[in-house]
Amino acid sequence: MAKAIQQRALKTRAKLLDAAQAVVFEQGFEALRVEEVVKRAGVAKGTFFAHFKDKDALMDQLIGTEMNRHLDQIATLEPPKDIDSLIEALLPGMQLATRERYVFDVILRHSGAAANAEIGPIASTFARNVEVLANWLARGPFRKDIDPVLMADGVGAFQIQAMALSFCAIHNGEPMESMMKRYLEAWLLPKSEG
Amino acid sequence: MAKAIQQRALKTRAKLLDAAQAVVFEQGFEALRVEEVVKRAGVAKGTFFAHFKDKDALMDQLIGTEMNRHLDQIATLEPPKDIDSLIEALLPGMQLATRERYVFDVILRHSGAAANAEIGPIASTFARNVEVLANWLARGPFRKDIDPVLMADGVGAFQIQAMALSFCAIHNGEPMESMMKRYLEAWLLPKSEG
DNA sequence: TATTAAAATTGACCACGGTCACTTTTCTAG
DNA sequence: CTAGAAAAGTGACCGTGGTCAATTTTAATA
Repeated sequence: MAKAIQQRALKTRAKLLDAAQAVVFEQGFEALRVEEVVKRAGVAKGTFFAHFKDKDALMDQLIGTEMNRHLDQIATLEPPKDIDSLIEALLPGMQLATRERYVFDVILRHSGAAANAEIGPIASTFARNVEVLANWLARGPFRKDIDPVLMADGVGAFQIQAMALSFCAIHNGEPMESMMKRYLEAWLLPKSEG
Repeated sequence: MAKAIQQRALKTRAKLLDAAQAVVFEQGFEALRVEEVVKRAGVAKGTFFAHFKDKDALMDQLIGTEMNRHLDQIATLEPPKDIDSLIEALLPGMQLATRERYVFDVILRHSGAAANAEIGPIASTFARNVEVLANWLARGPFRKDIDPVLMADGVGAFQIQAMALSFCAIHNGEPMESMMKRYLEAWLLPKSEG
C-alpha cells in the first residue's frame, strides 16, 4: 500500500483554496466559478472534484472557515451581562453570514448536515455556537427555568429568523438588531407565566 | 394595443403546471427536469421561461400552492387549547415541508422574499401562517406579556429550527414532535421571570 | 377585410457544474 | 533498482438550466 496522502495533493488543495479565496475577494461568492478557480490554480477541472465533492463543499469550506475564525474571537469575550451586549456580540457574525444572499443560502443549506460523514465546517460552527452561547447564558442574568442549551438553541433559531427576514421585502428593512432585541427579550427574559 | 393576456397563454401555463405536477407525482420534486416538463406539455423550452422566471419559480408555485391548500384546512380549526394540540395541528404541515430535503431547501430559500415583486406563494404562506398562529395564540392559555404576532413569529422560528434539525445527523433522528414540545413549552409557557 | 403592433412561442445556442476512462506520478516491497 | 499498485491528475464529454433573435399567432383599429 502506498503512502496514504501525498504532499502533492496537499499543495494542490491549497492552491485551489487560495485561488478560490482570491476570486471571492475580487468578485464575491456568488460570482465564483469552478472553471475560474482551476484556471488560476493551474490544474484540470477533474482535479477540483477530486478534492471537493462539489462546488458547495468548497463554499462550505470557505464560509465555514471564516465563521469559525470569527467564533474564535467571540469565544474569548466575557459573558454578556444583558441583552444589548449579547446582541452586540452576535451581530458581527450575523452580518458576515448575510453579506450576500447567496452566502446565507449556503449557510442555511449546511446548517443541518444531511449525514454524519457530511458534517462540514459550517455545521460544526453551529454546534460550537450553541456551546459558547449556552455557556454565556448560564452565567448571565437570564431566565433560569430552562436548560442553557435549550436557551442557546432558541437564540440560534431567532438568529436565523432575523437573518432571513432581513432579506424579506415584507419587513421593509427593519435592522436585524431591533428584531433580535424584540425576540431575545421575550425569549430570555419572559415577564410572566402562562 | 392587443389584449393584455391571451387565453392561449393561460392554457399553456396550465399545461406546464399539469405536466410538472405529474412528474412530481411520479418521481418527486428532486427529479423534476424542465426538459421533461416542456416535453410533456408539448411546448418549447423557451416557453417555459416565458411563464416562469426560472425553475425555482415553478417550485415556488407547486410547493406554495400545496402549502396554502393545507393552511386553508388548518385555518378552520378551533384554536388549540394547549401545547400538545398546537403541535398536533402544526405537524402535518411540517411533514409536508420536509418530505424531501430538496423541498425544504426550496422553502427556506423562498421564506424570505428578496424583493417586493418576488413575494411568491411560499412567502405569502409564511405570512398567512403567522396570522393564523397569532389568532390562535391570542385566544389560547399562553403567556400574555408579549404581542401574539411576536409569539407567532417565534413559533415559526422554532418550526424552521425543528425541521432543519430533523435532517441533521448530530441530533440523531429526534422526532420534530418532541423538539417542538421542548421549544414551545419554553416559548409559550415560561415558568419564571429573569 | 387588411393592417399592424403587441403577445406568445420557438429552438438553436450558451454557461457551468459534474463525470469518468485514461495517463502520469509517487511510493513501497522484493 | 525495478515492478507494480495506489494516489493524483487530466481533459473531453455530458446533463441541465437559462437566453435570445427570429417567427407565428392574436386581436384592436381603420
